[in-house]
Amino acid sequence: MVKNEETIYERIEKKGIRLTPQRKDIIRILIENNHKHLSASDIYDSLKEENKIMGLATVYRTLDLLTKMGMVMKRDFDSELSHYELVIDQVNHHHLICKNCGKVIEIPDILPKDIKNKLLEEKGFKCMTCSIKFYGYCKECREKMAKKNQI
Amino acid sequence: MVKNEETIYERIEKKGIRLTPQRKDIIRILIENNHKHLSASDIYDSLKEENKIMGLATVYRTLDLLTKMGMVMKRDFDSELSHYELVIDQVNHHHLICKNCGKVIEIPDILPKDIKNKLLEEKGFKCMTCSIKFYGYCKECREKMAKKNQI
DNA sequence: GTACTTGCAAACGATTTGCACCAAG
DNA sequence: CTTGGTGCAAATCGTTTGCAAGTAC
Repeated sequence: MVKNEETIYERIEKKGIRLTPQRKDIIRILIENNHKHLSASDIYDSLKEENKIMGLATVYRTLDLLTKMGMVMKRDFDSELSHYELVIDQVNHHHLICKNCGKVIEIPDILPKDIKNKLLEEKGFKCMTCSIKFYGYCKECREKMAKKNQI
Repeated sequence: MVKNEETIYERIEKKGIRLTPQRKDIIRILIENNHKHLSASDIYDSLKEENKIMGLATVYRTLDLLTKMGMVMKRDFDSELSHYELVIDQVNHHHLICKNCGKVIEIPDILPKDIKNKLLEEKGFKCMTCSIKFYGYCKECREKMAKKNQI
């Protein structure tokens, strides 16, 4: 965790970008919630609970900055707002999205390695990253539904 | 094409939903642009060019209706607005998205069949549909970039 | 005729932006 | 000091909604 923070700080400083307390706080919240998917206002609210009030615009600007630096990934699930997650030291992974309760579950990368090569050979497309979303029903919802005789 | 339209009309009528000229026009545009990904205002503009002015709200309401009926799929690529495509008579497919020019290329489904079964066994997650987005660089952009010595 | 649809304009809500002030380096 | 960052409020823009008028059935 501390390691992560230092890595991120170094990468920011290396680019000559200022390390303000707001940015540190946002990065800390992201690290504390690693493997969750926070929206800008989730982060804003978390900080407000710690009495660290800052402008929502600052949260957006910082997330934007980190995304452009490749340290944060913006995810669009089905909700109206975007969610963000750290990608530092993270292996690529995908998401199961429950169509009933909206829960998002992470799963490890399961894509055969040769697929990317095939894309390059057959389509001339050089794939850098890839995102898979599986839409369906999670265990809990399926059990609830089974009881109610739905689906 | 006509076959498609009839199928869609039948399915709409079967549900007791009214077949208005606006809805027919929107469905026609979707069919004519099968395998493209249109935004609500793309459809609105196409119809305006034919002098078929309708409210943009009607386009959104119709797309919403068709999506809920499972005949249209809403896709969120990286742009700010949503894109829609017909799914009637369509095999599942995925998308290559060029990070440089924004072009979206369709590719056939390439996911091994056993992956869904694994998800069910291991996570209890029943997958209904799945969407894969490959982000990278298309042939044309890579050639342009090679000339400019980028990447 | 009646319930569902439309068009319009207003409302909404997430995100962005302009600008005066402030602080990191 | 100087440049870039913040906070605030206003602007933006895709999408949704309320409502009166219209129309498919």
